[in-house]
Amino acid sequence: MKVTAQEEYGLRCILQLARYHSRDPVTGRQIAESEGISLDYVSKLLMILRRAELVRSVRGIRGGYALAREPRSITLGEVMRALSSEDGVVLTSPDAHMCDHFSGHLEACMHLNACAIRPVWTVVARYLSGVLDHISLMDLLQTEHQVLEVVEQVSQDTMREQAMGGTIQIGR
Amino acid sequence: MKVTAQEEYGLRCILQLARYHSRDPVTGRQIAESEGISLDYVSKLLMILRRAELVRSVRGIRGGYALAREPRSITLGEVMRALSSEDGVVLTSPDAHMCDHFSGHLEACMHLNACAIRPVWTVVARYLSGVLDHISLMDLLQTEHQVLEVVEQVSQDTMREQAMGGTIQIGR
DNA sequence: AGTAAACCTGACTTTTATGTCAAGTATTAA
DNA sequence: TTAATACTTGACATAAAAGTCAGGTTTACT
Repeated sequence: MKVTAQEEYGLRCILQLARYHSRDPVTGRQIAESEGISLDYVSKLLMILRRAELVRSVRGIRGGYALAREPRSITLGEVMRALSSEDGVVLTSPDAHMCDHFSGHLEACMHLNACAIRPVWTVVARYLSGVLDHISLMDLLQTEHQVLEVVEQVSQDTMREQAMGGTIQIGR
Repeated sequence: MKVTAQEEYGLRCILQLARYHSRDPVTGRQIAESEGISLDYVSKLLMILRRAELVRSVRGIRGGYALAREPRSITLGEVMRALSSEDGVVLTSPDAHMCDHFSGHLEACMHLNACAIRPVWTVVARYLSGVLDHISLMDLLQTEHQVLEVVEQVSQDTMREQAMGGTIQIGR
């Protein structure tokens, strides 16, 4: 249960775009150099994000990549979901249960075991979605300390919201 | 960012042992049949758990596998960590940062980007550890509904604890 | 038009995770 | 002691993820 390479590097790439938003498009080469990964890999990752309509690209000389929307309106949750190959067991919506993914050779998780595990991931996934969907790319453009404060705030708001079982307007 | 097959199936195997704890050791064959996976795979998974000293094995004709400790004293966190191949970026302690794992071809995460992401996983990992370390195998031997209640309770206690920055005795 | 910069794309290679196989060792019971 | 059961182990085969390559298309500038 860990963050995949695609998620990590893809997130870094789109963060570069967020950083230089409202200027000229950023070239793949620039991103590759500042992140220390190959241009080809950057292309692949940004293609995934482009198909998810989070990034737009401009071809030709003077071209490059840019965010499709404002950094404030793109959430970390959206980005992570776009970069996750399949519907993850943890990352996605609480409706997607792991029983759908890992059923062994049996028909379904009829035995109690699998169903005992399910609620654990249900709660964890709900928390994760709650947190990641309330952190925008803009939030991540600050110092490490400031980001930490935002995330902790969001984390607590998320828990409070879920404890009450309702939808609360998160203010910060 | 999802639960791996090894984590999922390994957890199921050890849960079978928890279910039949204080009886005769459970054979690999029994587990394989009830979980719908091959005996060889069960052997491999239980070997991992045995080396982590969570499971003990008895060889010979009346042999099988059993928990090394009481179901109450083995936490989900321990099990997941044992089944995670490496030190995961999310699952492990908050000290392990993803910068150690994904640094591209650069020396370290000198650029602001990576360090902007770090606190997100720090908070998530802290939450996850808090939750998983307070759920025992015994907790998972109940009905789905009961497990859900336990997990939600633990989740909220964990958040409260972390919001206060201290260590609270979790009571239930 | 020509050229250079830059994105596009699918196929390919490499690495890692998954799962299987086979040969072995230990234990019990007849 | 022999046979049957069951765990042990490392090597192997397969599948998925990660990352690279090569050839293509688009655009701006001269």
